[in-house]
This record gives sequence, structure tokens and C-alpha cells, in this order.
Amino acid sequence: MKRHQTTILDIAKELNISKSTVSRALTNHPNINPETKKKVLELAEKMDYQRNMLAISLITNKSYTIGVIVPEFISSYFPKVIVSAQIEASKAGYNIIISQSNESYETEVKNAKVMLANQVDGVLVSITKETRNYDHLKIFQRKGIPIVFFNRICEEMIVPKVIVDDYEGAFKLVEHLLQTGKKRIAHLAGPDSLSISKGRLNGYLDALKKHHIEIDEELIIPYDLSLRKVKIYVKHLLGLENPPDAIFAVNDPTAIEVVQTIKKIGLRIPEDIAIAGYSDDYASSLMEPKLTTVAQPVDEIGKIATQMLIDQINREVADWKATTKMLKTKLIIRSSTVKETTSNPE
Amino acid sequence: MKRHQTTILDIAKELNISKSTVSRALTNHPNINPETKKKVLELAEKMDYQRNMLAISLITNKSYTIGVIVPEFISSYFPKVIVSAQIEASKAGYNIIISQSNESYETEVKNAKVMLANQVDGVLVSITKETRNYDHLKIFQRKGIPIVFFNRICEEMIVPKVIVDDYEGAFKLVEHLLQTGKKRIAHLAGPDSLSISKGRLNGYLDALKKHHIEIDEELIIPYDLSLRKVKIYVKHLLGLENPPDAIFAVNDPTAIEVVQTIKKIGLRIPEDIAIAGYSDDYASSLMEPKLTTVAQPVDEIGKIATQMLIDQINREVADWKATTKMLKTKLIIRSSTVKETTSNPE
DNA sequence: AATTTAAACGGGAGCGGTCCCATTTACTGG
DNA sequence: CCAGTAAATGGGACCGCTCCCGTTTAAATT
Repeated sequence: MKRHQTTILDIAKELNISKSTVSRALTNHPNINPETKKKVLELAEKMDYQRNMLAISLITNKSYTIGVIVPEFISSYFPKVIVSAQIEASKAGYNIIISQSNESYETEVKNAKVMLANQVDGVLVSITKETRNYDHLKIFQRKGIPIVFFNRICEEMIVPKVIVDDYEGAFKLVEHLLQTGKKRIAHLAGPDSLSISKGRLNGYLDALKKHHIEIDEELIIPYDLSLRKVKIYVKHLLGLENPPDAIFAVNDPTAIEVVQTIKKIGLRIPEDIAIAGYSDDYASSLMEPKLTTVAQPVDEIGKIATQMLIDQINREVADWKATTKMLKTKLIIRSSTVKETTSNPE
Repeated sequence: MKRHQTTILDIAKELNISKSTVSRALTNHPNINPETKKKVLELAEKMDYQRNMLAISLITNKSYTIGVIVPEFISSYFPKVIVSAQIEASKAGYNIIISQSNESYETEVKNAKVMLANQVDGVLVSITKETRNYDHLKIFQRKGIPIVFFNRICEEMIVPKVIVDDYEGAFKLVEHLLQTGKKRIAHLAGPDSLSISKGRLNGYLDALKKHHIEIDEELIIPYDLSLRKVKIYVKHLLGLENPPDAIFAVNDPTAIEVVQTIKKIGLRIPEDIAIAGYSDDYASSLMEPKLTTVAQPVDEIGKIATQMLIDQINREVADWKATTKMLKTKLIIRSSTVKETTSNPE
């Protein structure tokens, strides 16, 4: 459908002035008569004038747009981070283009190109579980477009990152499980292409070591985050001759799936088997039993990542400090690991 | 940070040809020697060339970008619709700019202007609970930029809309409650600026009428979707001399909040009081008791809305058929309304 | 009165592409 | 051998705007 634009030239003609003057009125330029300015602004309003950011961005080589690339949109984690990022970006006058990769490397690559083509001033990225090649992201670096990773970072790229202390979070969680008397703690470990998986796995391992629990490789299940497979793994674990008395899943959606499976089988949670997850999803506090998990400061993650990005954008030259900001997590103990939470007055 | 762009002129110089020829190579124009084309494409790849969509959009007056304006991002509803919309848009070569209004009218207006300034080819809109003035959306119409509403529509604008049969969904739900023997069904009704609220309320009223249940105004609570207030309303309802034996909340997040409140008070669900919601949120099937609700075909909504929008965009002239597509809902009966769902083999 | 100075505005190049209209080159047929 | 034609390329206007530089006008200074 063809559409027509009101341009500054239309305003200029109507007022019998030059487009330069109109431009000055619209951009708060000092060299302009306040009366002329007033006239222009009024007419602009009346004519439904909207500045064409494409033209402006083309000239100024600045789009005031930030790209956000996230792997998925189904868990509550990324939407929450994005809301926070959007609020922060908005404060600095930036808009956000969001794209979700559907956990597909191909889609991520495509989305990155779109961001490039649309001249974003910077990108906030969390990679998919499939991403093992980073060329599509390194282009940003080569072109001098700032990039900040959060949550699912790319370790080999030396750029700013915002993460949480996954190691410590997992460590505390596993210690908690041990304190409740559990001895055989299984772990559904995420793909080792993701640093979060590694961090959580190492926290798990070290907590066991610290408490002199022998590590049983049988209890560590490599898992690619496909929820469909959870049921199989759980049944496999329960079928072992020496089955686990607790399962620590790499994230909450997985833990929720584990709980559903266990409930269907008929075991009691947490008496027969305790379950814990990671990230404190929206549903985790609502389900029965409520899920013990490690909460991440989602708002802060979105806020800080955006601040770091805008900071980079505003820098004259690229000084690759590339600080990695690591935030603390919080262990949230609920009824999936302890029989009755101390009565919960609220 | 200053950055440099590889332009078609760089390629042209390098190859000693004109930028017109380079352009032809890059755009699959027929009038070009295949060998020249090959050379150009190879060099472009080597030089990390990325077409500048800003420049292209400026000329062609087409951005291949669709704006999406949603009121919130916290429930799973809108993210799901957006994922589906993005997939559909992508098929047609369109990208998506998403903005969420945080249920704030002001933010929605701002976001609409951003969409305009960024020259979107069309917009997909679901309004906030506060929106009562539609000038910021009518601008799109005036400028000939197609707009399609979904879910939270603007009734007074004659444009394509994608909705579900809220009336019927609520009707069936309330009939179900009556069939389980409930007699005094309360309704937490949404703001009447939203058509969905009205549809659900009318479904509720008509279902009661059909079954000759007298309507008790006391049981209909006007509610502005602020979850914090739910607790107060529930306590108020329970404190009535003739309290309800069922509560139908206008949406799932509210119903979930109702359930939490009732559980804390100590009443049994559904024996003492049954609870039902609307939209089948992610958490609804996980909580205890599982929530009876009315499911919406989210994937289809996103898909159809996007198709209708792109269809409008591709039209030569605006022929305001403005069809409203109404989709069917599905009643999902769970344990918040019936004691034990018939054992659930899966 | 002549000159300086500042305020306000106009003109035009150019951002990175597309696309129309020449122009050049090579090949065909009479 | 030359007009006619098609294929391939070049040149340049233009999309809507910013921004630099030059011009006009009026007030201030000497």
C-alpha cells in the first residue's frame, strides 16, 4: 500500500521558509527565532508530521536503537530481563529491537544480520544452546558495534558480560540438599557449550567434594535442554540399582518437568526424592510442591547490561575494558526439598 | 563510538566498476553479467559488506518491518503470540520491532510514535488497560499504515481485528461451574474499556440467565487488573453474608492470585469454593489445584493477525474490508473446579 | 557615517543506496 | 560494411533529513 509522508519541505513551503529553518525548529537548534519555531512546531503538529528516523539515522550514523537477541521467549526469564532492559534503554533515549532465536543457531545468525542491516547502535546477546560458532557475532566487534552478553555468554569473545555466579548458586543449592540429609544427588546438566551449564556443574561437583561425597558419573546426565527428554532421563535415574534421592536440574522448566514426572510415578517429594531447579521461574512458586531454586536478579541483569552497552556506545574510542559483571544469586528453599517450609506468614 | 561502514562505493572502487553495477549484483537485477555479479558478491562477502536497510527503506519507502505493541510481557500470553507472529512475519521477509507498554497509556503513545518514526510498514496492536483515547493509533490509519488489533482491540476503529469468542468461552465456563452444582458464582470483571472484559462479563451474565440464576450485583467486582488488589476483593467476597461458592476471574494471573489467597485462608478448592480463570497461562496446569480455564489458540492468533497485516500491506489501495476474525476457545477443566479429574493417563 | 557583530535564515552537499535514462560494446542481419 | 538490437554498464537524480557555509538584515560600536 502506498503511503504519503509529511516532510519538512511540506512545512517549509506552507510557511514560506527554507527547510533548513524548519529543521532547526524541530531539532532545538539555537539559531532560530522563537516565533518562527513556534509556528513550525504548531504546523508540524497540525500536519501530523513525524520525523523520519531512517533519514536522520542515515546522516548521523546513529539509530538510537539497541538490538536484543535472546534464545527463547517461553520461560519467564528473558521477557523479564527484556522489560528491564527496555525501561533502562528508554531512559537514555534508545529503542529496542527484540528477536528470539527459538534456540536455533540458524535463526540467531539471521537475526544478527537483521540487526546489522538495521544499523543498531549496539546489541545485547544471549546465545542459543546450539551456538558454537560465533562469526555472526564477531562481525559486530569488527564493525565497532558494541556488544554485551548476558546470561548465555560467549566465552571466547572479549567483550563486556553480565552474568550471575552460577557456580556459587549451584554450590549453595547442593549444600542445602546435603544438609537435608540427601546423599545421592543427581544432576541434569546442560550442554557444555553454555558457560552457565559448566558453572552449575562445577558448583555441584565442588559441593559434593567439600562434603566428601564420592562423585558418581552415573548420576550426571548430559542433557540438551529439550524438555521432551526429561521424562526418559528421570525414569532412567530411578531405574538405577542405586537410584538418587535428589535431582538438581540445570534450570526451572526442566525441574518442573521432573516434578511432573515424579508425581505421576507416585514417589513423594521431597521425602523419597528432592527436586531443585535454577532461575526461579514464574511457575515455580505456584506449583505443588513449590520448587526450591536459585533466584537470579533479573531486573538488575537487564538494567546493568543495558547500562554497560550504552556506556560503550557513548565512548569515543573502543577501550576494551570488557569488564564482566558477576551478580549474586539467592537460594530459595521451598517444599520440593524440605517437608514443610516454616509456616509462611505473608 | 564512531564506526565505519563498507558501502557499495567501496566495492565499486575496488572492482573499478560503477556503484550501479554493484547495486545490480546485490539485488539480483537481470541486466548484469554473471561474472561481474560473482566477483561483486565474493568481494562483498570478503569485505563484511552489509546492506544498509536505512538507505534502502528511505528510497523504497518500505522498511519490511512490522511493529508490535503489547500491553505487558509478564503473563505467557503475549510472548507466545509474538513468537508465532515473528515466525509468520519472517516467512514473508518481515522483521519485527516489539514494544511493551507496561500497561501504561503514556508508554503506549510513546511506543506508537517510535514505530511511526521508524517507518514500520504496519502494526500489530493490543492496547493497555488504561487506553481510552486512540489518537496515537488513528495516526497510523491517517497515514495509510495498516494496523491490525488482536486480543485487546479498539472497538471504535474500523480495521482488521483478531479476537477470540470471549463471550462463548465465558458462557461455557460458567455453565460448567453451574453443572458442578455451584449456585453463587462471583466474577472479578476486568475494566470495561477492554472488549474482552465486556465479552467475558456478558458470557457470565447470559449463562446465569439461561439457567435462571438471579444475578447478584454484589458478586460482580469491577477490577482494574492490578494483582495486588485481588486479596482484598477475595476477602471482601468471603465476608459477605451470603458468600460465593465459585469465583470466575477475568484472567489466569488473577485466578492464580485468588487461589493463593483462598489456600492461605484455608478453604478447600473446589469443595468450598471453585476457581476459574481465562487464557490458560503456563503456570495454570502446574499449580495445585490445577486451574480450570479457557484456552486461547495463541499460535493461531499471532499467525492470523500477522497474515492479515501483511495482506493489508501488500494491497495496492486501502480497501477497508476490516474483517474481524473470531477464533474459538476451548474449555479446560481441571481440579480447581472439579474434585478429581478423571484419572489422567497421558 | 562607516564598520563590526550577531541573529536568523537560505542554499546545497551528502548519508548509502535504487532506479531511470543514457551510453558503450558486441553481435546480428541485410 | 553499416544500421539495428540487445546486453552490460555508467551517470546522476533522489529518498528525507542534517549540517556547514554563505548571505541578509538590523542593531551596536567606533
